[in-house]
Amino acid sequence: VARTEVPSTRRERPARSQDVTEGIKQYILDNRLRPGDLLPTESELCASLGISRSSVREAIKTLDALDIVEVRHGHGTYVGRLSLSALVEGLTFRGLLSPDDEFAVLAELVEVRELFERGMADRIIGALGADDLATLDELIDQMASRSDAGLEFSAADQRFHALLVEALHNDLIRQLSAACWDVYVIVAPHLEIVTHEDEKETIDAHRRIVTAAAAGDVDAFAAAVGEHYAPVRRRIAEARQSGAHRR
Amino acid sequence: VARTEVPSTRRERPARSQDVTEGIKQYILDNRLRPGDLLPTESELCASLGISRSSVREAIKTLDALDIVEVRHGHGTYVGRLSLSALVEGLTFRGLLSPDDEFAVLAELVEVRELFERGMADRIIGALGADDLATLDELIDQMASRSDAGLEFSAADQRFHALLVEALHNDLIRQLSAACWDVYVIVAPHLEIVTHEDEKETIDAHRRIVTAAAAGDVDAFAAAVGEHYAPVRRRIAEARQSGAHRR
DNA sequence: ACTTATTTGTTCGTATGTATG
DNA sequence: TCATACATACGAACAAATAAG
Repeated sequence: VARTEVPSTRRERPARSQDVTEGIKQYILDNRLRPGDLLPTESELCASLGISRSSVREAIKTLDALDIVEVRHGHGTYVGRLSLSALVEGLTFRGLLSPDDEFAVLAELVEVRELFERGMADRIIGALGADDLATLDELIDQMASRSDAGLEFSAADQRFHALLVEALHNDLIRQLSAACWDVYVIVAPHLEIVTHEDEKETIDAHRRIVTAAAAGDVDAFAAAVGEHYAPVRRRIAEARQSGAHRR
Repeated sequence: VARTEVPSTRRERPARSQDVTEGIKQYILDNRLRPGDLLPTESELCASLGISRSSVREAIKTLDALDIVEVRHGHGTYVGRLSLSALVEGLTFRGLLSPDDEFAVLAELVEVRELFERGMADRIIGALGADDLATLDELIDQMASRSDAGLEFSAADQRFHALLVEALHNDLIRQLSAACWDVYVIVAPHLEIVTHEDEKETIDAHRRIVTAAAAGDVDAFAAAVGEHYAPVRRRIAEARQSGAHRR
């Protein structure tokens, strides 16, 4: 006996899970929606796509993980900011899980950040204005004073490097660099890596970076960036040697 | 009247959606699972986390999007490969959506790939062995013969650059570079960007790259890489100028 | 302060599709 | 062919958050 043959509207397929996420993405594209714009309600999407609410919700969960949509409870679903939050989550988990050598992940993160600044030395120098240099100097002063007071200065440090990378006007590099920083900050503590001991060396390197930038000396800039990351690389290498961490 | 105060087992919280994904991630970490390892069934996770099936499924969908888990229908849920597939999906969508200037996204992708090779010239040259150089030469020959036959050679091109980046032994850079390539291949056709016209120029640049690498000439290598990406940058700039695309 | 409507969050029950043996 | 285990999908109901009157 032919069982439950749908009479008229012959649907090709019951709309697989992937098709649903694709459908929602297509809706956003077709309607030229922008980050922050409101999407139809879940019920409307059910009707529109011809599937159950559970399936719609699962698809939304997928898109939410990619920051393609953003859900606000009791409010609605919006187009997401399209950030690299998924990259941060993925890399963070990889860092926490990493089988053989957790420190390799950290070393790679640092290497990428260094590359963004060292490999783009000429472009960064060319793009930095007098006001930028002044801001960078201020940030270094903040670091120095906080260091003297025995405080951390990671916030100013982060701002410093963000400013360098922002000068490139490459949003992808900016976000990738920020993501590497974010992941490092989350993973490093788990491996008992401490970096605020070579504070003086770090701050001096920052000063040399700004000096080289002000002088327009590309090679000196690149060298200073390399020296800046040296202590971090050293700590990671030391920790990798000594081994024992396993929380 | 106090309504529905749970009597005895005072649960701190009813386990929010985010806590569920966190719980599953924690399970993987606690049990030292590796990519490919089998996770408990959905039912078991329900019982273990004290929540319903739907919630577990939504959490799994989130983790699946990040490639932290991988679901095989009728088979089970496994620890994922922790690839950067989420980055590819996110960037691709960003490229397709990009509000003002879709070409800016492409230009940024290319800039990152170029940076990986140009900014790491010394490291790449130092790491390339004689066998690597031979393989690179073979790939160029493939490109040339396919070009003469009027065929595309993107596959050999991709292998060529993958080989360069692999020499760095930095898995993060390798995957980021591959991700940029993947996104470009998906997004570029939508914007009617064609790059297989300056084929001769491209292939010549590849030869100069290998020659410089064989000679150990860092500057020449970096210059050749720059020249290699020049036609791509030019096409994107042209398309950006002329504007009209909007499919 | 209270109510109501809207929308997402969560749960349960049931049926279906898929792979293994 | 049958049975089992698992993921997939659906629908209805209720809970919780938010906004507006």
